[in-house]
Amino acid sequence: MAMEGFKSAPLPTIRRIPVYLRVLEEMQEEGQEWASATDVATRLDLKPIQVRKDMAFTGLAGVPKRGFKVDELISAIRDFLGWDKPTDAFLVGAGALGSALMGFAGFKDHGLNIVAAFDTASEKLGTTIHGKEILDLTRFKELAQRMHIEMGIITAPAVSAQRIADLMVEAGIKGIWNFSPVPIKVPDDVAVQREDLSVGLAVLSVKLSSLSPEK
Amino acid sequence: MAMEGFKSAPLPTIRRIPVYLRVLEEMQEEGQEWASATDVATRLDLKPIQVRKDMAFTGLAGVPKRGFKVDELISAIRDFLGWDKPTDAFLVGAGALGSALMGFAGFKDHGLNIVAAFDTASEKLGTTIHGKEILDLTRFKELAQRMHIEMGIITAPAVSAQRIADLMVEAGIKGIWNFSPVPIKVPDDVAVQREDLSVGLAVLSVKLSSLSPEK
DNA sequence: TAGATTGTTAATCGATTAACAATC
DNA sequence: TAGATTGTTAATCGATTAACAATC
Repeated sequence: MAMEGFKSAPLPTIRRIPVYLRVLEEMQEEGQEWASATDVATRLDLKPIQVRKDMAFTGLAGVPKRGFKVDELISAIRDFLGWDKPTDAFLVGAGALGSALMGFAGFKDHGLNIVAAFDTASEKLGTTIHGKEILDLTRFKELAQRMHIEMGIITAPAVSAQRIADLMVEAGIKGIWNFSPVPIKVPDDVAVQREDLSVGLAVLSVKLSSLSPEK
Repeated sequence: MAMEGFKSAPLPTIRRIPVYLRVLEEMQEEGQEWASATDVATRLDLKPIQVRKDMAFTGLAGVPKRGFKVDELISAIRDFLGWDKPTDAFLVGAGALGSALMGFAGFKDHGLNIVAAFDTASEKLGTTIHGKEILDLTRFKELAQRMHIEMGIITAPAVSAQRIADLMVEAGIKGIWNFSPVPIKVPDDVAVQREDLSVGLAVLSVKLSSLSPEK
């Protein structure tokens, strides 16, 4: 039935939506029943029209003069993001960053379940981080296929990132969260999200130098 | 002398430039003397015109038919980003993520020098991470002012993020790299860069669910 | 009811892409 | 020289913002 009119949300919208979710959860804790786009916008220093347009992508209809029921909007956003159903992930690279990610309690609320970590350093193998075992990378493919793992997280050094990405693709993984600083190449049917710290640092550096005109 | 024509680079350009830098350093290691926008674009699957436009913001003039001297372009980019001169930073929140950041060797090449970490947990105080001392948060302001620290890094839990940001502003810090999941409010003359993992995860989640139409 | 907020259509703004003359 | 690449001006595209009728 006429799907051709459907337009997926623009990237900037998708990036703002988890921020709205956080604000709404805050309002929920405060015991608020209703939230308007204006309320959310005020808390985030955004324009109401932008929040309103963004929220339309969740598919939830608001009520004129009142806004949205907080509970319903939270559910609609979680559904929109796919955070309502759990996704199992394998992490590769059990270094400091990998360990930190494995310890994030917040991922559970985002449907992300890091099942195990993989590494090549023999002294790490068999030990656990936050209750999850560190396994030999050679077992990755077999286990990922058997457990139907959908998501892979790369927290390994730059030099091995592409090799690990290839392994993940081979193992049938459909989404890669890449914390290594190099862009990886994957087939079109695999989604990649780069999380390159140097990008954020670059933005901050430029902002900083434009604030304090050079001496 | 007519500065009014100067236009600062758009945010998407700033975000791509550190990626170009990495590619150029790769080419430098390979011993290449010249790099054209086309060369860089090819390695990153981007359009040459976009790379060319972006590079114009570094202020370096290219040579028709040959491109840019790799060494000069690297210098121009590092200068553009302010990565050629070191910036001292204080980090607050010596947990797993804070420790991971303190261990990143790569920050040195980006002009970032994390001088010390601060926390409130008494058992951590006095210990060191990667050779840097963990100090009591009560000493933050005094030390930041005395050492003229420009940048602050927040790797503390959401609940304390705003309080820490306020402290940083009070201590004269001009740029805040915020790894906590809450947006913080600061005066206009302070730059903030948010590094919220849930944003990246949201983008990946949506990509993933649009790739694999729901069962 | 009156007024605030929704959903939608139109206008604006800014970034990307195209076109092309200049040039080593 | 011929041809590839630069720098720049113009066209296109997409996101943001404005305007406004519908509505509880």
